Amino acid sequence: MPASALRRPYRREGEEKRRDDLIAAAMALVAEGGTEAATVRAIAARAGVTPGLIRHYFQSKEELTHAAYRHVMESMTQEALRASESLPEDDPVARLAAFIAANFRPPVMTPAVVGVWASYMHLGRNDPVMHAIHEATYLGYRDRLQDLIAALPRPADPARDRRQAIACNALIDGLWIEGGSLPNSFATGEVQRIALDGIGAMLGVRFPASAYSDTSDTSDRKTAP
Amino acid sequence: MPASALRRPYRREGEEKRRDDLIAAAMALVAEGGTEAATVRAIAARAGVTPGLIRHYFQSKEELTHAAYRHVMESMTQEALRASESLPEDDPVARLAAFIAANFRPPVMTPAVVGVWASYMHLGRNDPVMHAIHEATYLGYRDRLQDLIAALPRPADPARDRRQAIACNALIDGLWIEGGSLPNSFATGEVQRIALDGIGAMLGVRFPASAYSDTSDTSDRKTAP
DNA sequence: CTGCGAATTATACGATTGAACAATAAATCA
DNA sequence: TGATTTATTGTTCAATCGTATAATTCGCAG
Repeated sequence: MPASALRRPYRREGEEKRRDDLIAAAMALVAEGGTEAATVRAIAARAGVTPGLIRHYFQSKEELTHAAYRHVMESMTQEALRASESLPEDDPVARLAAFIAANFRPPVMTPAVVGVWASYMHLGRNDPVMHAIHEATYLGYRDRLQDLIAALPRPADPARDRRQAIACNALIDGLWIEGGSLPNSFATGEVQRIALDGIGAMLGVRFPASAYSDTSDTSDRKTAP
Repeated sequence: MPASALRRPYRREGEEKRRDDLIAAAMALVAEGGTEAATVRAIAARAGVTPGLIRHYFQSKEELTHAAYRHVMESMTQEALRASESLPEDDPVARLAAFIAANFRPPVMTPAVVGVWASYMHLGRNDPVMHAIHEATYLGYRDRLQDLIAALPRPADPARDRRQAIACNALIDGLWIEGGSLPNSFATGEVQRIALDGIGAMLGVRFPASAYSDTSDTSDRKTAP
């Protein structure tokens, strides 16, 4: 046969960019159609490459999945942390409020992100690596929350702080899941208000009114090129 | 060829029993290995039949999945409701406490049940029927919880009750998820205690000590044959 | 400008999936 | 008992999955 003659032209890219592109493509597909939509072929098409390339950068599809899951979970914790650290260190109540509120607006609470979380979570039941990532990111988030709680102006009591951190974390998780998966069942800002009221009651703290109206979204920040 | 000669012997069963068996088999497989383990062939093998029979009772595998999901969700609400209704109607605090506590012991809070929930939940993102089941069972559970909250001895305030029901439901969900998926991260009874303390603080109610020690498990109740 | 290594494409393979369908045996009823 | 219904089996099919691998082409060193 006279040979196919046509072969898709391509550009060589740095390893880091290709890995990031593939992770982003996998996340986008999972957000849209769940884990079963993130096939090797679909990921490659979304990233603008051919399926074979995935195995050039990841030993298996499983490895790419692990990288994507880790990325999703860590970026949520970092987003909340960044919000809290934007406030003065000598106002622990405001810092805690900012940390909480950040979980209930984009880019953290969106149907897409909640969908990705739910899709990946069920993989943790059989895949030990996924389970370890879940455990590490969960405990990491909770430890940050416990630090903020421990910084409140009141007598120290580590055991109480631990229990309260678990409770606050659970309340945030539950509200985040339902607010993200049933967005039409709640008014704008309602979930955020319920979270602040509930945590305020559990901790015996009254958050300032400014914490309730904060709807700033930092998701369009550009990172240095 | 001289014909296979051997054909597996079988018994005819009632439609109801066969449907229940297939649903139970699907749930067991999902609990063990996630949705991807619940293939038509595996479900049939677990139920003791051959794959073709599934399509005799369910128009598609999807229909069987819907039935199984609905069953899991509704049975959890009913288990909590049964616990609350076992107490006198004139003690709304105790009834609420029993409802809450029931969520944090078997048969509701087990790694298997949480795994089934997580596995099925991610299907709701693309499947409208699964989403509708999620929404209906979530709102149904929350309404029961709101009824118990509204029955507390205090001035009526439906808007407040709604917000508190959402918060309490979220706290229960979050604790149930983490307690079921990371059982080794919590001491026995710790999650239940944290839930009662947290909800008590949010509602301004003090639950009796008896609510904390209740670890009765009604899962081995036999239903009438 | 030329050759070489590596990034990328293209194709193929074996396994598994949900579904479809004809064959058969168990139960029912006359 | 004998005929009939239908619950159940066994097999096949097309589609799709992750993976493997050979064939190419890009980009850089000399």
